[in-house]
Amino acid sequence: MAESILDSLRAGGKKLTKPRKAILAILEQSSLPITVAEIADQLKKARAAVDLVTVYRNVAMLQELKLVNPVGLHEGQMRYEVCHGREHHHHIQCRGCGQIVDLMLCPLKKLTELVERKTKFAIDGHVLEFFGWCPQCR
Amino acid sequence: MAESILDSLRAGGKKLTKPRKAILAILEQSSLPITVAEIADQLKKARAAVDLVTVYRNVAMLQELKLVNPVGLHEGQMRYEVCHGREHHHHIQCRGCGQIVDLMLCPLKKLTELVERKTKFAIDGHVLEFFGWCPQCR
DNA sequence: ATGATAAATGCAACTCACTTGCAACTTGGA
DNA sequence: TCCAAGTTGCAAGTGAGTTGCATTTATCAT
Ligand SMILES: [Mn+2]
Ligand SMILES: [Mn+2]
Ligand SMILES: [Zn+2]
Ligand SMILES: [Zn+2]
Repeated sequence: MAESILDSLRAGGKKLTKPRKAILAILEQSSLPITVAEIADQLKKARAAVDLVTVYRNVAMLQELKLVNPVGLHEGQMRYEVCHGREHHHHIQCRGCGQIVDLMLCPLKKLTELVERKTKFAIDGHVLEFFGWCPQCR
Repeated sequence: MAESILDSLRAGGKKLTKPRKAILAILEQSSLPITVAEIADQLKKARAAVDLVTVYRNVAMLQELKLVNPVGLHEGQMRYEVCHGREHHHHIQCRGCGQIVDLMLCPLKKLTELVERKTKFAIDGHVLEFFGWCPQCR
């Protein structure tokens, strides 16, 4: 069976503080990538307000442990989503309303090998995001 | 024959000022995407110093006219490259030295159609960038 | 050529995402 | 229970990018 996020944190010598658990809970509940500011807002609504800088430090740490992934959608701020225990996938975002939809697919396995052969790079990541207009904003 | 960038600017009612022409010259000479700061640096070296804000305003305008494309490589700042008259393509960047290499390919035509069918979005753009380690940094 | 007008520029001040320094406060293990 | 390491919050800092505004410049009609 798979190691849980809390197990990974313990394995990484991290402490399970109250703010940290609250941040993690929000990330795990979110099915789409969210911003640091949105995490802080949700914490405030849940009367568990945590300083913004603590959210920043926690998502940075979670990235280092490869438990969350950054998703850059050219909005000025980054979004983050849990990757631990979830399928690798991509997103599409509406240029009108900003809506984000998960695309549970990745066509890049074969292409990655081709690019490695061509460039001699050792590829360890890629970003693939689509942009367009959703049915409502069309 | 294709319309030149200067033609597009005139068609867009833009003036051909000295700073603007200098910025355009640097963008057109650059085969890889460059940052606003790098453009300003090159201008300074060429003794044609132009205010940073003027460079920002010009790349924004060139984006609106679809003459340059933004390339977001998660470095904190955006890069821009001329797209007018050039093939659509993607990039790979080394996580060690930051080196960027053009990948003159795009595997996304068919996938775009599939995603449009699945999501009902009208897709008008995508980003695809690879990250990894170049032979020297391996 | 000249002058009118609209656009573009440069400077300074500003915003916003994100980072850093540091003292005070948890956490988890001895 | 005590302690050291890790974490937190606050305040201040950084750096990319934006905005307001007075001045300058390009273009075009005369
Ligand atoms: Mn997702
Ligand atoms: Mn390129
Ligand atoms: Zn929409
Ligand atoms: Zn390298």
